[in-house]
Amino acid sequence: MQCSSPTKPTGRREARKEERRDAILDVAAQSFLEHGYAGTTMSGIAGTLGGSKGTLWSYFPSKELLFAAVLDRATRAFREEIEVTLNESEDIAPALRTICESLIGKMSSPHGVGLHRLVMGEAKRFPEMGRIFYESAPERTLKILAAHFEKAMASGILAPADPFHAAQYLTSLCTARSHMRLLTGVLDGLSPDEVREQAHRAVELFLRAFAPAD
Amino acid sequence: MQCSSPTKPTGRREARKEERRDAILDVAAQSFLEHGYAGTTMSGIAGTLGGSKGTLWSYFPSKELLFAAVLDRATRAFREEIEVTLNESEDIAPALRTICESLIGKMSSPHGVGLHRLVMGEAKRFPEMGRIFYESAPERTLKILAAHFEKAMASGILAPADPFHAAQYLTSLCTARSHMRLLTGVLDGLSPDEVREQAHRAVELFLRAFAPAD
DNA sequence: GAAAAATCGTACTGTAGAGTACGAAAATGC
DNA sequence: GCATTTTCGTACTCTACAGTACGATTTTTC
Repeated sequence: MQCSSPTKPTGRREARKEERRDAILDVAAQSFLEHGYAGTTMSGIAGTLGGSKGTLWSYFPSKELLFAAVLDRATRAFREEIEVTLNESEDIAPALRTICESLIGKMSSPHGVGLHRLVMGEAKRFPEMGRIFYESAPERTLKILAAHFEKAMASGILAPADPFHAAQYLTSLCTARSHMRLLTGVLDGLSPDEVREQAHRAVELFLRAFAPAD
Repeated sequence: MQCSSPTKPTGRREARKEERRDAILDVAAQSFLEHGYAGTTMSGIAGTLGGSKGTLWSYFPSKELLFAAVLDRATRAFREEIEVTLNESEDIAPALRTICESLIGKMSSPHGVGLHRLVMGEAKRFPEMGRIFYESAPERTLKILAAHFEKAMASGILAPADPFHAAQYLTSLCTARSHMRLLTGVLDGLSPDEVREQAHRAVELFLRAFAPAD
């Protein structure tokens, strides 16, 4: 009757298994984001871990399932942060700038670039994965923005329009300057100053394009 | 002395070789764009062609070289069309709409989507290729647009700004509504009406954002 | 029609990598 | 300490596919 945790009947082993699973996912994510699906080998992952192949397979019974797990965790990191409080004051510019900075920062990070390349490159082979990624990362951001835009449009701060489309235009303005070059490898990253400047400019153009008629 | 063509010493064989080379590139492009680099097999290409592997290797001595040739031809198709005459009349909207329609049409076509996925997915494995693609397709379009914008800004039709950046913003507005969903496989293509509508909207927003100050 | 070049068919080599098998060695629980 | 679970190390199977070899057949040239 001295069971310390009511949720987990056995204590130490379960914890170690979680740790181990996480360690595997860390190594796997690193490799998938760096080298793509085909360029990643299970043997390589096992080697980097220092463990044996049998152990790896006992956690993830196939490469595809490991890949799915990596993707799930990688997009979770994206979707768990965009919540920024847009209060309904008259001046939405600063709040939008903050959101855009965060967005540009994420998309231009090695992790963001690798994730985009991976998802797009494998969208044909793993159609489910493309949909899951879209819904859990970009669409979520767009919906949050759209909800705020809807209110801003109702109160006349922005010109009336489809708020979801407006969100698409804003995020697109954010990525306009660097996304293509980052994904093709022509650019290697952005400095914090560049991130700030591009966010500032995106918001400026957006507000001008969606300014309410006088 | 009855050599018909002065440029080609032997006539018939050379022509057939060109044809054959093109046929190989057709099949290979189809497969690379559809299944990606790793998903494409040389044996499969030879099989589809109906020819033998020896013949295939006599044209392209390795998979990588075949891939490079496919990429080169695929981007050529892109770069050989964007030249639209933007005359310097006061109203640039119709000309921009034409360009944007063409751009959106290309990027949303199966060919365009496949090419983007391919280049981005393999940018890490073939860094040269990413650069070549960027320079021969998107950058070329941007430069053409930028040249026109520079004049339009000088004559006061557009607000003064960095013309290259302006071109990036316009193309980004063009792709804002569909590019992400197309690349992730959530969307499967655009109807001509959608292409037209998105081009129209992109130009409208662009001109509002870059309208000269009164 | 004969020589030369290209193509075909097919069998082969070599390698890489996914997934399996299994006994030995730790770690964990009680 | 003893049983159980997990991990390790290593060797193995199987399959896919890039690239080679080569003699037989067709096509082109003159």
